[in-house]
Amino acid sequence: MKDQYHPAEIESAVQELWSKNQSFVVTEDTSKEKYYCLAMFPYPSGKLHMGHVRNYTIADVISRYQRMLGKNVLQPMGWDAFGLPAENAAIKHKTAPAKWTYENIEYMKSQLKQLGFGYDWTRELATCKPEYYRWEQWFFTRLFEKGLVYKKTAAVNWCPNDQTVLANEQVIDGCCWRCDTAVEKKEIPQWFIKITDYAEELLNDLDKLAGWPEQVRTMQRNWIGKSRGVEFSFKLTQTIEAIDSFAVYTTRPDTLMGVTYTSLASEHPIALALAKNNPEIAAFIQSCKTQSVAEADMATMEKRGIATGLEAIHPITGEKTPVWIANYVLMEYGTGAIMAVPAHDERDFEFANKHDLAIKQVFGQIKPNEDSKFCSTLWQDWYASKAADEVAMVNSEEFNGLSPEEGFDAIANKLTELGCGEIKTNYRLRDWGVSRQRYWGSPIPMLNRNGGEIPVPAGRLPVLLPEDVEMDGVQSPIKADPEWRKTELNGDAVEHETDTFDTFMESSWYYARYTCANYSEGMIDSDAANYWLPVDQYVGGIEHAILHLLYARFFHKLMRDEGLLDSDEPFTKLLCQGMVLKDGTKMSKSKGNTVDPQTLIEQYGADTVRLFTMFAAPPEQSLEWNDSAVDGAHRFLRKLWKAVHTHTQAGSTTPLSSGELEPAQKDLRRKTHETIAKVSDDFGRRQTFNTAIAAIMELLNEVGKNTDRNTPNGLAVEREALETAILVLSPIAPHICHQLWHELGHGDNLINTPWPQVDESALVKSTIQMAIQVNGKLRAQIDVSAEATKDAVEQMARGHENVQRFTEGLTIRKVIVVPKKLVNIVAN
RNA sequence: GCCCGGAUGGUGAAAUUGGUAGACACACAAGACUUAAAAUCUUGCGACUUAACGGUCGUGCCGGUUCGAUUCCGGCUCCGGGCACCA
Repeated sequence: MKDQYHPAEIESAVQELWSKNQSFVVTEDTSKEKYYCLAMFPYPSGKLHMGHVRNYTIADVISRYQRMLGKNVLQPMGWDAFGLPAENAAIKHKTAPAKWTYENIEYMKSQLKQLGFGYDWTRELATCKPEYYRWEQWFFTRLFEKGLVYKKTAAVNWCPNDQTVLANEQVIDGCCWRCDTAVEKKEIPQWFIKITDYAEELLNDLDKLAGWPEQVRTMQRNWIGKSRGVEFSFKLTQTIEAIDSFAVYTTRPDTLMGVTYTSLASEHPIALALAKNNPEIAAFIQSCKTQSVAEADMATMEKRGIATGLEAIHPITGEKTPVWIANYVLMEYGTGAIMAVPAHDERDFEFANKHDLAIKQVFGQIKPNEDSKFCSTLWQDWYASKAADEVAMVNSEEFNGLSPEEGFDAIANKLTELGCGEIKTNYRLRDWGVSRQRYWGSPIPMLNRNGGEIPVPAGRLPVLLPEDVEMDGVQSPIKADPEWRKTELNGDAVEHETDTFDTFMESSWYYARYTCANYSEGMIDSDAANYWLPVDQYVGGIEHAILHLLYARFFHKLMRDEGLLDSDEPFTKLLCQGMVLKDGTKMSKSKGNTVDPQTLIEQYGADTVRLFTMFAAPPEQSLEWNDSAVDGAHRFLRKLWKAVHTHTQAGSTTPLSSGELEPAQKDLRRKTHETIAKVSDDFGRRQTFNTAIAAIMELLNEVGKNTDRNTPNGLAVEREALETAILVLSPIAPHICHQLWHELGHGDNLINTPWPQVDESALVKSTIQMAIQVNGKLRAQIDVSAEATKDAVEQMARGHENVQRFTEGLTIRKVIVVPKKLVNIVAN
């Protein structure tokens, strides 16, 4: 054995061995329990960043641990290869997106191999390859045939100067990132998939996902946003283009008596009709268009409105209330019109004050006192409390005195009786718009014949995206080329759709394709999919908590309903790793603050990089990058190497005879088995790899203190400690552990060695240290026998000199004894 | 603006079910070894106070529950993620 640790030699040799033996290639072996561990696949942006290293190390540690538990572990890897950055890079480097992407994949794949991740590379896929996206196209045509796909107009960011659609990311402060022109909203026809048909199931099945973080389930629940409310209509005092009423949706019908005006979205049909003969309204609607379509921008912009001059009749009081058009009313949610209750809604209150509209309080405290006169801040408190014994309806005629809940039902019933409304369940979730006006994506497999939409017949799929193109920086090459779209169907001239799919389409089913990546007969080989799915452990960034994970859950249900697979949910357990931050913000290429792991790998080796990344913080926490601490991780591996070297120099070992151990030998053995228990729990249940590493460090520190290598048992106990350290560290630092395991005479098969078992008898302690508190403050520590009774412990504590000192002159009121932990003496 | 998180020494963090705050490391300081440096080893390392033993304070801020709160509850501040066309 070499006396120095040389990571570079070890790592390349071990990686070569794994590759030669195809150590991580797996098949559907029904004799073993399966375990499918998946990390979110990377976008091939150029090179790996620390977020990737963190993500893939976590998944690799879990995979290797599960394999040592005896499972048939699938860990695949591939490329989320379509997307906007490829187009920008292609323009910048005067190349084609395909070429740039394939080169990045090649380089990043070599980096993943250098890091020693145990992937089954025979299942590698790239979403930009026709053999992948053809099945997505086929699936879309199936959804079309089932009525789950439709076309409608929807708003996009439009640069009037470049005459092109911009992504939200390409809109900077309301202006085009290329030419700084003010961006406008433009309505264009786009394809949608009816995710709202699955809203209820997507919501209910969140309850089944016990292996998901509660925060992610909460975010998805709120995103789906199921609400119970009332949809009802207001009659206009006059008709406009044959429209004599409009509907609104509210979750708070109990405030209906406080309505003093209504607001329409700027795209509402009444608004559009009025604009034809009213230049001021037309100008206002036009001004609403010069803003981004992003919701965050909508919510933070200045709230503006214009009176229409129309009046709507309150359905219960018959009062005439003014109708406004407001820029903050969303056409996509509810009916595109709202009732306004300025006394009990903050936004309405602000709007009413600005435009001098009436404010009518309809809730009050049940026992108002001097200080609780109606004012602009107190109404919020009263109303928010919503408790039946605190607030009640006022100024509401027949409804006076009702609680909010009673008011909801009473007014909903009244509207139903009047025939102008009904209770309705609404979702915040909107249908999934999958059309993108960009080039580098899967073409949408639809044909247009004189305005009629026809899916591309299955036998003609895939609709190929040409890869050898030149980017002009503005227009998609397949849109710019008048010939590309031309084709025929049954002798008729038809045109291909030139929009491409949202890249979330590809990432919504890749996990299923990995189970049968080379299957050419269809989208999914059901036998393989049903063996491997659902994914047992999914690992990825918290930034995907809503969109990607919701779309993937939706696709899974769509594939189930197509008969492709059996399960209801794709991911049993989910681990959301925190961001890798640098200078307090997300590390990303666009911010230019990435740390390249390559130099660290070259300087220290993959094992050090993996170890450090896992040691720096628990996986779910965000991690502020600071590479000065990498040294410490490397130092630990050198210490481990040296400890094994020292051990092997001390001569050959004989099996342990555990009956006759010295106290120090017993202590080291206890530490060994405590470490197995701790690391097993940290890897399996807690998924806190940082504390597992700390425990292994503690074990090695104990070995470092050992000088007892002259007796057979002394050497045997040390060997057991070192072998344990190597085994339990191996998922994190697999190369050095492979080599050290080999040096200890175990051959080259560490990855298939069973996980070590805890010997309960080694854990037994004869004495336990307990803390003694007086009034909750630590005053002494005592060693007590493990068998000591509560009373005996209390007597020892009371008799301790420090307790006597701190209770002098006081009366002991109470003594709390927490077995094996502490005694608290309460005195005053 | 809305939804979801986070905040503990000089730094990364630990404390798993309300029970000894700071495990394990990094950095730093002192010492040993060395011609010297690196490496390695030993010791110290929350603040204030004390000659020392010790004492007091201390987990973003304000308040509450409890014998006991980093942990639970109410109210804030600041930071991060997401907001449907970045992935």
